[in-house]
Amino acid sequence: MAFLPAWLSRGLADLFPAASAAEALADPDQTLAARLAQADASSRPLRVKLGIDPTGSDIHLGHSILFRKLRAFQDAGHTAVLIIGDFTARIGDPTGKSATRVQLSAAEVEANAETYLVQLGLGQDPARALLDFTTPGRLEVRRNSEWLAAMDLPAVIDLLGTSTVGQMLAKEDFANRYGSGTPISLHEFLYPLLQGYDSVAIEADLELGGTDQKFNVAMGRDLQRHHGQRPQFGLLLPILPGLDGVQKMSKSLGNTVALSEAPLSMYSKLEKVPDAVLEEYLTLLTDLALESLPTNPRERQKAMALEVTRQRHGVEAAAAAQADAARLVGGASGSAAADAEVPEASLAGVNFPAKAFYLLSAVGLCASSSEARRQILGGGVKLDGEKLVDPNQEFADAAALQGKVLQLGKKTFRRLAF
RNA sequence: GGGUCGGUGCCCGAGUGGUUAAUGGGGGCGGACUGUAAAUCCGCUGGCUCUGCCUACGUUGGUUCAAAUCCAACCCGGCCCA
Repeated sequence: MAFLPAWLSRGLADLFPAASAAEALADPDQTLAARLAQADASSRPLRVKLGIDPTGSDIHLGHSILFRKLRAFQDAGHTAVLIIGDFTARIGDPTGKSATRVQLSAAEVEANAETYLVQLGLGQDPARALLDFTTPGRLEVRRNSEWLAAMDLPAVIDLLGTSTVGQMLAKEDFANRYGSGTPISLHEFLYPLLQGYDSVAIEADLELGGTDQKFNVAMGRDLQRHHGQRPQFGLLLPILPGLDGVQKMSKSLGNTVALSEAPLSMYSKLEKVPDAVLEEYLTLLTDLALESLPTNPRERQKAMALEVTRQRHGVEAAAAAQADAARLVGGASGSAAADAEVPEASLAGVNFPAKAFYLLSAVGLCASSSEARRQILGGGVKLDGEKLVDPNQEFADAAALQGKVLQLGKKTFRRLAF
């Protein structure tokens, strides 16, 4: 891998076929470095595949590391082929799943796909876009229903014939589920095959994925060979740990930072990632030169948070977020909070006279009024910096509350507005 | 299709007729502490403008003064057999 440029090798978890230097001399075609040189020489950019299943509505930082790498390929002159798995999303990728995924409707999938593209930068300020949507020849967006929806049964049978039950069960997720007696639906076996077939359909030279995609990416190689194509390279990136520092970043685990998240929220989540994962965040989410950063872990956290926020929101908003975060978490007195950029909560839906616990839930700070009651009793609620002690405290009308800052815990603030 | 075991609160998992939102753990939230955190300690962890009232133990119905606990059917799943 010493041949590879830094933009490519930064954060790499796996590359295959990973030929050794000796093999590289024997068959240069087997190394990505050689392939890159070839592409340059012949002015034929590589087709770099990245598939996404539009199963949710938010793209978070965990996904973004793949898009960042894809962008790096674009910037180096290659063609990003972004595959929207509108067809496969309806099966659900079994990877990493302990249970069969719910199947989505075509309409839901399409709606998700649209929001994904917008979050990736379609029609947005190019300076903050994750992908290059504007330079000609750098991006191809394809939906895999283009070729998958048209498959007839003989084609499906041919596809199924390229793999075996044994191979499928060798896949870790399937093996675990089978071993533990968790059900596996037959259609889930189709998923890796269909994803692999995508590589055939677009004639991919290289596929990007998380390390959990190794099986599926390798399947693409098999199928390409089966169809007489030159097999793609597989380039895998680590799975970004979530804010808990342990499990992977995933919306269902609630440990994510969304790309679309407001600057303050983004910054304050990131500035306290566990020390154990800080270096990974720096490597995977930024292009900062690690050795030139301060060594103090707290300072490194802040630098990382600031940079990631800057990428999405620009220099000024990031700096403001940093300042606000310092005020809110540090002092957290009423007046300090008043200076900072605090999200507003509307009192319009509140019926007065309002008791304190009801107010918390009506304004959306707590999920339920019962929870609000508990939070107040637990001493976690402040109004303009003063602790509320009585959940039954009554507020006669909106005028008594307007403009005040309601605080839950250390990090959740709402300015009450009408 | 047959046999058998099982489906409990966010998750795992006790509980097998009787005061009680239902032991315990995890996770989550809040408090103290700290470099924000982590670790540790403490509190909370169904809903409702709530000194009380509602829902809750796969679904529906039944037995009983009384059921998560007994019975029936159905739905879903594991294992074994076909």
